[in-house]
Amino acid sequence: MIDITFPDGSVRAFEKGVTGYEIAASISPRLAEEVLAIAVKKAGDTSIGKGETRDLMRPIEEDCSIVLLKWDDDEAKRVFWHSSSHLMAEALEEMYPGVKFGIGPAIENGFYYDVDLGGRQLTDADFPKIEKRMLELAREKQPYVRIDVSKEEALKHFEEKGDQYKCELISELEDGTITYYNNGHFTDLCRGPHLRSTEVIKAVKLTALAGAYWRGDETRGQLTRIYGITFPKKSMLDEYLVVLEEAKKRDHRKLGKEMELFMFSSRVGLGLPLWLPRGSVMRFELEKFLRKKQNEYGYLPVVSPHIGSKDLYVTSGHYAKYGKDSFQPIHTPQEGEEYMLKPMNCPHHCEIFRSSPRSYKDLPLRLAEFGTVYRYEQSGELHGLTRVRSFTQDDAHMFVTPDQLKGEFEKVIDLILYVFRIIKFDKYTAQISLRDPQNKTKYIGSDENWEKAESAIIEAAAEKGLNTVVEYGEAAFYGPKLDFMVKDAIGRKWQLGTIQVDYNLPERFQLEYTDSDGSKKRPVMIHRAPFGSIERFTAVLLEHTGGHLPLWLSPDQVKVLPISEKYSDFAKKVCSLLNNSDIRTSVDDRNETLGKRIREISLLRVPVLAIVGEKEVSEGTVSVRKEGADAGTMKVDDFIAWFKAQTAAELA
RNA sequence: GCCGAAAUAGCUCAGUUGGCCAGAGCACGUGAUUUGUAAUCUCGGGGUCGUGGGUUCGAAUCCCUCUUUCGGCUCCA
Repeated sequence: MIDITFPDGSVRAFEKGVTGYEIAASISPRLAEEVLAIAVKKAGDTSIGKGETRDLMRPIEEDCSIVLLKWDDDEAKRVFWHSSSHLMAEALEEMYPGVKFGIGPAIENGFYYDVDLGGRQLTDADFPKIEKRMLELAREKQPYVRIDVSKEEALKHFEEKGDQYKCELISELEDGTITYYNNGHFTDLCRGPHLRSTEVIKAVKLTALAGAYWRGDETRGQLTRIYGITFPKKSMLDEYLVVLEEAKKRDHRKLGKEMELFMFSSRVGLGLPLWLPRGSVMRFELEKFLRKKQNEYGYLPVVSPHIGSKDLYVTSGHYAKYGKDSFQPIHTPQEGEEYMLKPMNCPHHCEIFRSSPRSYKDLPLRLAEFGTVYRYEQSGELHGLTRVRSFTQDDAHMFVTPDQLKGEFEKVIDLILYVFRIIKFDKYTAQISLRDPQNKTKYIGSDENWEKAESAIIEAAAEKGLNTVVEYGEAAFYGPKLDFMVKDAIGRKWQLGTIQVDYNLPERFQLEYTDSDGSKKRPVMIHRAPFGSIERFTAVLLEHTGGHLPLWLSPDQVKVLPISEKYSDFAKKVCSLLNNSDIRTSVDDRNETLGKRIREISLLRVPVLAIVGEKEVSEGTVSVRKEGADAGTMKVDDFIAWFKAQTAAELA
């Protein structure tokens, strides 16, 4: 017998070799039906988390604590979707004989499988028949069976099958750790875990078709990636599709058009956004907001040109790293003279640092600039305002003594958290982006400096109590970063705020300050941008708010609506009073019904409407409507005070 | 850049298997109406169907080129 500890702390004895499924069945038949996988943690294991996720049918041989995982557990969803990818593979192998398989993992929403169809072309018109076949196979209640195999045997099997992708994967595995999973006629190299049987898969939707490089390597061939999602209930699929539709309505590209914030023109050029008047107002408010806070933190404003001599970027090392993939140098009538569009602001700020002798008393020196930069992103990478070729960084560079590094870094964390709090970005991930230890050649600078920089970031993040994840290989080429990642409407992750520690540029630009003992020292640099870029920040902000921006950011804050032309003069008077109080206000006295004007203005996401008719004119009041709800009737002065209080509360 | 899909009026979209002057709603202009909290009515203008080529008696519709957009991959200083 073995002791099984349940999540509530209770302990029950079971036969050695009992399965998760049997344990669930011993509790209730309904539970047995709903449970999808089991998390097992050996007795004495004190690690955090639920433990190792395993197949429900895999015998348990020793004392342990368990969690029965149901659909609501993320681990169970992963198992469900991973098993679904095997189900899809089974259908594909049957329908397209000779198909070869790459990898087929679960992802955040569903799964995919990378397949080599050997020259055959699949289109989304083929999806319904694949979905149909998957459901038929699911209804056969095929068990997922785990089998241990030797490396030799596995290699032989897939060589005979002619699947070079699986052979490559197997060759990298250690003998004795290799397992197959079978479902129906399909056998896959897989470490699992999987569902008990295909029968729980009740709804299937293939969602997309894409090319994907084998093992993510651009130099290798491309496989066809088929994306799908499955559910244990048909109604859940329907709900998912509705949620997805709703999310698409919050797409910033759509909102940007509807709210008249920004546009693109193929005649202006790819990835070059044009900010419309309303968008520009919003953008300037964002800048104003950050400038004010940065003043409090002791930042000094600077401005640098949009082009810089090629030598500048050769010195910084950016030219060697990105020169070929950038907008190419601009030539002048002067032979040999070359300029580049500014792809980043740091080299300019380094030159400003160098402009005069610096003392340790001058540090930290914080140079801030809303600097517009130009990067030649690959055409397929461009995406609305989140990935563009011309964007404005809310950039600043701090030049600090080594002793000041951690403290200054922490201040930047404070600033970024302040920005995120005001904007109400509460679901961010703080990501520590480090060097790829396997491939150090991608980076410049000494190991010693890298280690110093990396530990400074890790320590500062820990001291600020940030909940962080570490990603290797995500560092910039000159230094590690702390990145603040936020998701868009459909769950894509974008880097917004970033803080980077850099020992390299000070070296390359030979930056120096005089220390208290009179010796020359090299400062350390911090690069940072709380928004990341104004463009991307705006995009994510729009998707988070569905366009319902806070009052202080709304391009039009108040629209005054006279009920009929008779009250236009009063409306104009109210409007000018509001404008005199710095409330962005205009009048809509078009010859349209009140209802129609309210509708149109609401669609533009104007947050506050002030409606005036006979009663208001005689009493000197306005009838206020905020975000579609009645906010009462107030004297004009009271309304101004009310409005100011609202915006002050948003910024507190 | 690569894989796949798409492109019809300013916007959102119809347009069956290729067949008379290519349609709707909104927007825009006009006239009426003077409106009390999310769409008042009238009339009107507007598209050589992304581009260039091809097949055909005939192309928005079929084929190819290019451009742009969308979903991924790769990349992201």
